[in-house]
Amino acid sequence: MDEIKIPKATARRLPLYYRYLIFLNDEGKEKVSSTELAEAVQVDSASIRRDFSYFGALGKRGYGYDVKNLLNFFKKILNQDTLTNVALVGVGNMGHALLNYNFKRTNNIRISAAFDINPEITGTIMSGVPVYDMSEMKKQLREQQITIAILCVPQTAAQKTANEMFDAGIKGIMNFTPLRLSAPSSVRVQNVDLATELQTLIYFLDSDKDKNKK
Amino acid sequence: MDEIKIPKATARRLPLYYRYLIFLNDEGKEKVSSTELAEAVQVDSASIRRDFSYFGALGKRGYGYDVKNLLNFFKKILNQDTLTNVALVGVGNMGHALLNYNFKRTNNIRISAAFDINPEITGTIMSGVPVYDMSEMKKQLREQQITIAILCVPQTAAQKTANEMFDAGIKGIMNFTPLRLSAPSSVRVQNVDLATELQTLIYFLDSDKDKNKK
DNA sequence: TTCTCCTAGTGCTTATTTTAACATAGTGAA
DNA sequence: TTCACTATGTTAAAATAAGCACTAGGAGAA
Repeated sequence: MDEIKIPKATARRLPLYYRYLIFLNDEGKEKVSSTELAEAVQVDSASIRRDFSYFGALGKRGYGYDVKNLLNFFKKILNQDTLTNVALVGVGNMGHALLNYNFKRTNNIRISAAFDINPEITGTIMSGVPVYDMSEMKKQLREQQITIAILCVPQTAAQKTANEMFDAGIKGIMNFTPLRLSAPSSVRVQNVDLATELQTLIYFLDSDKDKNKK
Repeated sequence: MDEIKIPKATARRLPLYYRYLIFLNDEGKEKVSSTELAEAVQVDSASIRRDFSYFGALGKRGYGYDVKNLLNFFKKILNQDTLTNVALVGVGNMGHALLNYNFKRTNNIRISAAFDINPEITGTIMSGVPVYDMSEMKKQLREQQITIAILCVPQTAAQKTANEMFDAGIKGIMNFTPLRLSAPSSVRVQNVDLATELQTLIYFLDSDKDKNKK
């Protein structure tokens, strides 16, 4: 294995770079400097150069980075050359919003199956995505070989549902429930905790305010 | 100013602790140890003790932390003793989902005004929240003294809308658009970038896979 | 072709965060 | 009251991340 280990912080920024490169390419821009990128994605230019350097010498000194080259490079790195199918588990308010969220546009991701227990929507197609009853989840996930899922069920059902998902071979979960799932070590869980983030924002604002008061 | 500076990483975990303390309190638990907490919120127990220690000695050696005490303490720290009103700007799919997202349940946060340009919904009340036309935003935000907003407009309108918000006195934005807003330094922007997070998850999964292959 | 300028790549420094380890103080039982 | 335990608070160390500042090397003009 000759791959260099990419720091987590870097990995988290890659999609950001990728998205902006798509934009630049669409605009017809041919080259871009780390400084320009820095401004757009709001990451220090040195950090950007460092991030890129983990993958080798991608740019040209005195010139910058070739947009098309870089774009294609990251496309491969980020597995954007193949469509990734993900499942949506729980089609409530948030789930519904995500069904309409166009992941495919800039990211090559598609929600290809949804699951819920509500008989009013199971069996239907919502926003182009078939909604199955939860009882079919394991079967469908396996058949469609889906390994990534977005979890949007109520907190009370979260762990139980997650367990079924692990059983069905799910390897990555984007968890919208406030519960910290217990999961096998082979499974990655990415928590999206909106209430917490809003709370944190409020906390920072209040501490900013205190600072000014003193 | 005798306050100690709280590290950002700590601040981001506070709402997590708070939420779990509410749960423990509801369960009737009287004490909790850092180890127990660690398991529930999936943060190393030493980190938890360290986090707490920034606020002084909150626990008792050989005993743990008193749930009620700790809960009340964090309630104040996190400004949970007063209701925080926030605005929702852009009532599309995501905005609509957030209107129904119960921030108030565990966090003392309420969306008290929403704004959109769609004449079909402006002037109505959705999920208990009045929806105003965008042209009234500045006026309403000022009158209602709202300083925090959730931005859910299309990317193309994001910066322009944000500028109006700054103008209206907004100090914190939870930004659901993929655009990195340029904002005055006095304003905090918290980016919630779902496509990026999903992308990152996929990247990590693929690199996990590579690891096993070798 | 030459020379100036620009910007990538990188060694090193600093800041931040996490983790380990332990002395200590207080608990709770006898 | 004593004593064994338990879990905090904290010191020190390690790991991770960010950023400065310089070198080198190609770009592009003259």
